[in-house]
This record gives sequence, C-alpha cells and structure tokens, in this order.
Amino acid sequence: MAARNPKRSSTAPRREAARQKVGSTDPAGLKDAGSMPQDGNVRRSATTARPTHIPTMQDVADAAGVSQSTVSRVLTGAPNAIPINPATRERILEVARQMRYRPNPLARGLRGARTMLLGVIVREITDPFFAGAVDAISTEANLRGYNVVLGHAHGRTDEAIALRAVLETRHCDAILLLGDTSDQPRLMDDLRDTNFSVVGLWQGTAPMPGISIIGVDNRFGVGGLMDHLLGLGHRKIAFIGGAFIEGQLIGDIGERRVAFLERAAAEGLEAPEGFVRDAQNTLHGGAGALEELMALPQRPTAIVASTDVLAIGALHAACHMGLDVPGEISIVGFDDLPMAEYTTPALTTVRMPMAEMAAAGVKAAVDEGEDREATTVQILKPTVVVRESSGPARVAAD
Amino acid sequence: MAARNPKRSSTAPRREAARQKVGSTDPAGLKDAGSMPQDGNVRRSATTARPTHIPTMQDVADAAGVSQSTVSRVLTGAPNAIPINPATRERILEVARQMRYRPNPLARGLRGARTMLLGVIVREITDPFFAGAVDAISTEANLRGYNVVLGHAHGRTDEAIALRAVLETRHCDAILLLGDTSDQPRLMDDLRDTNFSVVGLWQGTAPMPGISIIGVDNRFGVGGLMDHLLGLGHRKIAFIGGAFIEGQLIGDIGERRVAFLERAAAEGLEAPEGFVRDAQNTLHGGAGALEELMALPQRPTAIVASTDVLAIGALHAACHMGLDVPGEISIVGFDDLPMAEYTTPALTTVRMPMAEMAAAGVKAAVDEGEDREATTVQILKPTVVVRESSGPARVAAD
DNA sequence: CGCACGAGTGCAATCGAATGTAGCATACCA
DNA sequence: TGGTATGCTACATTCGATTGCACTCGTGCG
Repeated sequence: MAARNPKRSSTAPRREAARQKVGSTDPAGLKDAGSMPQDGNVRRSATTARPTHIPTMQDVADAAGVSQSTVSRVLTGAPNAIPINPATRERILEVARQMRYRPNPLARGLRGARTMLLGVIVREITDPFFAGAVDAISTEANLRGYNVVLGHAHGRTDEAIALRAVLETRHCDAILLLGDTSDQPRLMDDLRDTNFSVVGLWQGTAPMPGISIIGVDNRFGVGGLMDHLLGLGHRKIAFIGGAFIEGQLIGDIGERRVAFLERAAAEGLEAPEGFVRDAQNTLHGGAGALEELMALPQRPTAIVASTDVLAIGALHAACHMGLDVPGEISIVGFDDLPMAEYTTPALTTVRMPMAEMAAAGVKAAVDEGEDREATTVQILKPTVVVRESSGPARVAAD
Repeated sequence: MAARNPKRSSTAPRREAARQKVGSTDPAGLKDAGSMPQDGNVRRSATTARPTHIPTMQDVADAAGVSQSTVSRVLTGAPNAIPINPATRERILEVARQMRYRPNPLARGLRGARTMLLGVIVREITDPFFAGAVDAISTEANLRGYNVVLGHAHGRTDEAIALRAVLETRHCDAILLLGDTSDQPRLMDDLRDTNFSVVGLWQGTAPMPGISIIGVDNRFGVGGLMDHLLGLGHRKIAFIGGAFIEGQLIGDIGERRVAFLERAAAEGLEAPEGFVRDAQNTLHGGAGALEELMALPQRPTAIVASTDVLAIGALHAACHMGLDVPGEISIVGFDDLPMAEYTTPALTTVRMPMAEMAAAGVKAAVDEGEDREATTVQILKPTVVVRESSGPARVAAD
C-alpha cells in the first residue's frame, strides 16, 4: 500500500490539519498515514490511560487545550525567547499545578540539559569526617540548586563496583571525589575520559591531570600541631597513620606523615625506632597503635595522630591502660570531628575549613562546567584547636 | 564512491541500497513535503561529529557496519529472543570495547527500564547512626546491582528542598526513608502519589499508608536496658530524648520514651519531676540534659539516653563534672555506634540489627517493585550490649 | 490595498536506546 | 524448482521534553 509515502500529509489542508488536530474531521489525510494505528495525535490524550498516573507534559497540554511545545515553553520559563500570551501562561501553570505535573528529568537530560546532579564518590561514608564533608557539600550544592548523588567506594576492594556506580550515573553534571581514591586506577582511568568536570577534595595537594584539586594545607596543619607540642616542651613525639600504595605515600595522610618527619628532623627530635606507626584509619587502628607505642622501650610523651578517628582510638586505649592524658601523654588529632569536642579528655586537633572547601569544590565542579582542561589546585589552611588532650611534657626521666 | 551524486547511487551491494531508503527514492514527493531538511538517516553517521567524544550506540553501529538496533540487541545481551550471528556479535562487542562505549542511562530510563537506582532520604547524614545505615544499605543495594542516590533533608526547615530532591529524582526505582520524616508532610504527601515503592526504616513501628516499614523493636530494646539497670539495683532512672511534633510523640525516639515510661510505671519506680528530659539529638543536647539532671534536688543513679549520640554527650558532661561513671551514675544508650565501644568508659547500649534491617529494606524496596499497595511492616529485635558505663547502683543515701 | 512584521502557537525533529515488525538471504523440503 | 522455514538485520516507532521553523492572524505602514 501507499503506506510508504508519508510525504504528503502536509499537502493536505494545511491550516485545517493544523488546527483540528484533536478533531476527527480529516479522514482522508489520516487514512493515508497508512497502516499505523493512525490518528496521530488523538492517540495521546486517549490512550494515555496508563496505569501510572504521572502526568506528562502532553497531558497538561491536552488539559489546557494547547500544544505540548507551548506547555514546555511556559514551564521552562524561557522568559524572553518566545512570547506567550499571559492568559495562556496562567492557564497552563494552573493546570500543571492541579495535575501535580513534574518534569521528567530523564527526558530533560536526554536533550542535553543539565541534570543538576552532582556525583560524590566517597570511600567510606562511615568515616565521620567524610559524613561531615558530604553534609557540607550537599548543603552547598543545594544552595546552587544541585542535588547530590552518592557513590560508595567501600574500601579499595570493590573498586569495580564504584566504577560502575559512577559510569552508570554519568548523567551527573560533575563528579566530586572525597578522600583518596588514587588507589583505584580503573576508576581514575574511566573518569579521565568523561566529558564533565571532576574535582578531588581531600586528596592531598598534588596536581592531577584532568581534575581540579581542593586540598587542605597539611604541612601547615601539622606544623601548627608541632608548634603547640614543642611549645609544651615535648621532644619525644610519635606519629600514627600512613597510607601506602605500592610503596608510595599518598593522600592527605601521607602528606601529614611527611610533614611530621621533616619537621621532626628539622627540630632535631629524637626519633627512636617505631615512633612512626602505620595504622588503618579506624578507631581500632588507633588503639592498636597506641598500645604498640606504649610497649616501646622508650615511650613518647606526645602523639600526633593523622586523623581524629585514630586519635580517639588512641585516647580510648590510653585511658584503658590507665594512662593519664595529658598528664603522662599528650594526644592530638587532625580533622576536628564534632566528636572531638566530646571525648574525654576533649581532643586537641586541627580544624578543617570544611564549609570553605565544600564551597570551593562545588563551585569548581559547577563553574568549570564545559571547560575541562581548566583545572585548578586550591589549598586552604586549617587551624589548630587546643583542647584538653595535650599538656606540658612530663619532665620525668624514663 | 559516487560521492557526487546526491541520489542514490546504486552503489553496489544490495545492502547499501537498503540503507538509504528515504534518501532518494522520491524526488518529487519530497519537494512537496516542503522544505524539510530531509535525508533521514544518512545524516547521522556524517554529522555526528559533535565536540563530545562520548560514543553513542549509533556510532558503534556505524563503526561495526551494522544497524543501531543490532548493536542494542548484542549489548543488552538479549540471549534467546533474537538470534545474532556470533561473528557479528563478536565484532560489535570488540568495536564497542575499543570505542569505550557506555550506554546512556538516561535514554535507557526514558524507555522505562529500571534505573537501578535507590533513592535514600536521610535527615542528617552527619548523625553517625544514619551514616552507618546508609553504608549498610549501600552495601546491600550494590549486592543487588543497585546504586544509591542520597537525598538530604537537612533538618525540618528545608523540607521543600528535600521534596524537590525526591521528586526530581523520581527516576529512582524506589525510595528509602531513613529516620523520622513524618514531620515533613509535604514530602510524605508527594511521596504518596508516586508509582514506585517507598520504604521507611527507623521510622518507628506504626504502619503507614502506602509505605512499607522496617523498624526495630524499641520496646524490646528499652526493656532490655531496663532489665539490666534494674538488675543492678537502680530505682532512680532518668530518660533523655524526645521528639514532639505538634504534641505528638513520634518515631523511634518517641517509642523509646513511651516504652521507658510504661516500664517505669510498671516497676513502680520513683519518678521525680524532671526525670524525663527532652533534648535535641546531638552531643550538645545530651550534655545539656545531663547537667540539668544533675542539678535536680534528687539525682538519678542511672540514665537511659534514647540514642548513643545523646549518651556520649551525657558521658562527656558527666566526666567533666567530675562524676564517676558508672560509680556514681550509670549511663546507657541506644544504637551501638562504632564509637560506643571507644568512649571512656565504653558505652552500654543496644545494638541495632543493622545489616538485617538494611537487607530487609532493600529487599522490600526492590521486590515490592510494581506491587504498590502490598506494603508490609517488619519489626526486628535489637540486643543489649553491656560495656562499662553501667554498674551497680550506689547504695548511698543522698 | 497590499505587504511586511510580529506576537502567539503548533508541528515535527531530536536526544539515545529498546523493540516490534518487515524483509532479505540461505537452506531445506517437497 | 517452487515454496516454506528460519536465521539474521534493518527499519521505524517509542519514551518525554526541548527547540528550530512554519504558520496564522492582526496591525501598522507605505
């Protein structure tokens, strides 16, 4: 049948066709539309009786008696582009409101519109520090009209999963990496050849190809801690925390460790064997490290933990061993978790410029936008917060 | 090839001919079709040179010399439905791999496919309990091939934002509500007329219309705590924590409070004025409540905090006041945060069946699937964990 | 009197993938 | 050798919203 030759439909009554779309008065024209279930647009309004009652833009259009494109123009609020009769506009808005119409973000995204979604990949959401970071970022993102999609890395092992999580959700406008993920090469790799911006926060301060970095000045923070402890007379200072990947120190914790070592050397501090300990960044890891330190022939009088989590673990272990903190030993951390103020004794630590970093991260992610390549590195300074877990070095001689 | 001649060229292979269908066969016809840019699909392969280098399925098809639909069938792995020549299949897979093709989830979703996304709405991600819950849910979701989208409620005020977060992300296959959100009527309202499943976790144990509930047996948990304290000889027991909305007690905390009151009454405990205190669920709130309790003419010998966060705050305040815990006062919590084991002294509390609840929640969300209406209520039992913050009641006479 | 201009709308193509169906081969059967 | 299976592909439609373009109807101007 002539089914194939669509062409002509237009020849038909031009204006007729146009106007009476919904009507039924164009037998001829439709007919030739051929084998199709015909009745081109009537279908919609009629057939739309799907089980789901989520209204589409077409539904709104039908209800308001205008075309779907008009509804689109009104709802997307394109203000100046194309003029819409105020009366029509009001009517459409009203109908849409009544029908509780919600635009389908998928359809929007398909056309290339921004999804207003920020992907956040965090290694461990249970780390209170990152929970706080997610919160700060989420707050900041909301201010700009963005929402946050959380991808979970679950430690290094399941990198494959995290990877998929990202790629599959690549309908995000940008991705923020929280914490060190450089040990997930596949992830980094896949991220590199995407076309949206990637921003790394708390990943250390080293520039990385293709991604913007927002970091904290770890050297400055550790320096402040050391100043504080040295000022209290400590000369035997130990360090807890390290993160190695194939022998390389990485990320913030690695930087803190390096900063500690350099400063210790510069001050000519004693550095007995075992004064620098690796530990998993968990409460348990901190506790274990403290026990080991205390078992050393020469005990330190102060301990710098590379994170508050480690410090809190160490604190607990110390109290458990009956040690007086800070009487016998001072313990300081890094991060200033909300909890740090509520430990016993309250923890001396380093406060992150959390809100600022979140703001900078979101800004970079959003602004950078199309502009890949234009990656930046921003390093913010933390501040030392002195509480109760650090005190004068015991003059004791052991 | 006959580059020059616009019309079809008969270029050789029959196959070719097929390809350019619309292209040429109707010179006259087109004319009248009027002005359309015609040349239906050839365009694609040529024009597709957009700046972005994310390959589409069509690109893969072109590269492999097959049609887009064939690529789709190969990649989606439709196993038995339609047979594909193994050789073709391999070729396509290879090309796709080389081009690093990734399916566009938006397009997929638009067709109604499951997005494999679970929306999780949490009021405060900084609450370590919920951070843990998110972690557990995320783990469980990943096992089933789902990823988690986090919606952030940020306390009650910005309910509008949370609401939008949800509705805008309604391309989730299901939504999990973490913690009490019943004070966000607009949210609940909007959620009600969606067509996907909604599951509430840690929202108390009362059935709710249209949503499945996974709860913990608060009465049982509080009962266990009371058994423990009563067994230690405590008769003057105070309670911290309450959440009121318009005079109604709600959620888990509300249930714990009710359970406490009932049990206290049943045991005929003394209940001096002020022994039951409201408090914001924060460390600070817990600390404040403890100070108030200790300022009472009659001090309690034990305190039941409705969450670990409150308990830890109280613990800190107690230590700060120089009180001996548990010597002078016992403090117990609820939730068993990771941190609970590392406070000083370690906290006696109630352990959530976290993994089980997460599993049940995800299962409900996923299985329920289409089957709205089929909502359920599951109540799991927690277990008391005795540590160091609770001890025998002082026989003292105050 | 006609024509251009512009406000206001509708039409139809489009985004990328999924899928029902038509169509072409080759193979097999009668 | 004609006819029918059947394996394999291509075509065209679809999802919902966006958007370039065309079209209609008034108006004002030449």
